[in-house]
Amino acid sequence: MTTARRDTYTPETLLSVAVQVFNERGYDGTSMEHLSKAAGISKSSIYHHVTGKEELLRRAVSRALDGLFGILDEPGANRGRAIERVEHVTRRTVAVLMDELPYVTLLLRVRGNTRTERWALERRREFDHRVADLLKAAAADGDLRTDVDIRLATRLLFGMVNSLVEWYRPLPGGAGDREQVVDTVVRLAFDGLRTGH
Amino acid sequence: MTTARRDTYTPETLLSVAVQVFNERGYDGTSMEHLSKAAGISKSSIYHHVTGKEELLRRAVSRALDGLFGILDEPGANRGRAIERVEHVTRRTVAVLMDELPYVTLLLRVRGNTRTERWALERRREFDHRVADLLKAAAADGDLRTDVDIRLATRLLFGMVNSLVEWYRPLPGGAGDREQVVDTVVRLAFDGLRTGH
DNA sequence: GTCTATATTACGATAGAC
DNA sequence: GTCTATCGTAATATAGAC
Repeated sequence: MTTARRDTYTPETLLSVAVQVFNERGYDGTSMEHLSKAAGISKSSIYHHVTGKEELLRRAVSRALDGLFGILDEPGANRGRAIERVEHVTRRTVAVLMDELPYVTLLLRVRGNTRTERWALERRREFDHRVADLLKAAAADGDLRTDVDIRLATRLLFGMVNSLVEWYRPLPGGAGDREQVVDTVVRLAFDGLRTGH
Repeated sequence: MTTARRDTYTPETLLSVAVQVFNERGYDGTSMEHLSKAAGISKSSIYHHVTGKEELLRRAVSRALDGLFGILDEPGANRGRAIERVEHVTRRTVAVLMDELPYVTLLLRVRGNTRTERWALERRREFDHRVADLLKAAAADGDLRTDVDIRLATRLLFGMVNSLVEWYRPLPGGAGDREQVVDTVVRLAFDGLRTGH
C-alpha cells in the first residue's frame, strides 16, 4: 500500500517536517526559507503542496485536536463512576500527547494572531470545559477532596499533563517508557508526591 | 520620590508595555510597529530608550530569573528537612510567578532563536536542576513516595506550577486569591486530588 | 514536482529635524 | 524625548521555465 521510500513530498510528509521546525523555532519565528532548507526543496515547491504557512499550521493543530476530542468519545470517558472517567481521560490525554507529540506541542503553543490560531484556541477551550465538567461530576460524587476549588484543580491537573510537551522525548528504540509516564502522572495527580498512602 | 504621573517613558515603564504585547502576540510575532502603537510613541522613539527589541526581552527575562533564583537564597530553601525546603520553594515559586506574572510568562515561552533566548534557557535549566537536587534529597530522606522516578516527578511538579502563567490573572481589586492558589498547588502536589487523606 | 527569478510587502534600525 | 522619512534586509507569495 504505502511505498517503502518516497523521494517526493505529499502534504502529509511535508507537514511532519514543518511541524518539527515550527516547534524548534516557534511558528512566527519560522520562515518559508527555514522550511525549504529543512525539507530540502525550494520555497516555491512548498507552495505546490500547500497554499501557505498557515495551512501547515491548520493541518497540524487539527490533527492534535482530533486526537484529544477522540478521547471524549471513548467508552471509558462515558461510562462508570465520574472519578474513573476522569482517570481514563487523564491517562489517555497523556498517551495522545506522547503519540502525537509534535502536533500537540504546536497546538499548546498557539497564541491567537491569525484566524486559524484563534480557532485552535477556541477548540482547546472547548476540550478543557468538557474535562472540567467531568471533574465537577466527580466532586459531586464526593470522590474529590473538598478543600480545593474544582476549576482550579482542573487547570493544575491539565497544566501538569500538558507540561509533558516541554520535556518528554520518545526513547530512540521506541521502548516502553510511555506506561511509566502515564502511571506517574496518574499517581501524582490523584495521590500526591508525599509518602504514606 | 516617584512622581505621581509620568508622561514620558523610561526603559522601565516601556518594558512593562512591551512585555504585555510580547505575551499577547508572542515575541517573534511582535513588531516594533506593534510596540510603538501600544506605547503610543513612534518606532524611533523606542530606540531612544533601548537599543532594540532584544534588549527588552533581555530585561524582561532577567527580572523573571532574578525572582526565581532569589528563592533559592531564602532561609527556608536552605535549612530544615529537605521535604520542607521543597515545599518552601514550591510555595515561593508560585508566589513569584503570580507577582512577576508577565515577566515569568515571557521567560517560560522563550524558544532559543537568539543569543539572549539561549542564555535564558540555560539559566532556567540551572534553576530546574537546583530544584531537582532538592527533591532528590527529600527522596533520600524517605519523605517522597518510592514508586515514581524523582526526575520525572520534579518535571511534573514544576510543569504544574509553571502552567499558572497560562491561566492565572490577578483579581482586579488585588484581592487575596494568591494564598488560595498557593495552598491548592501545595495540597495537590503533595497529597493529590483524591479524597481520603 | 521542482526550479530560478522576482514582485510586493513588512520588518528592524538609523538619520536628522525640532 | 519625540517626530517624519528612509535605508537595507528579509518576509510571503507568485510567474513561468523545465
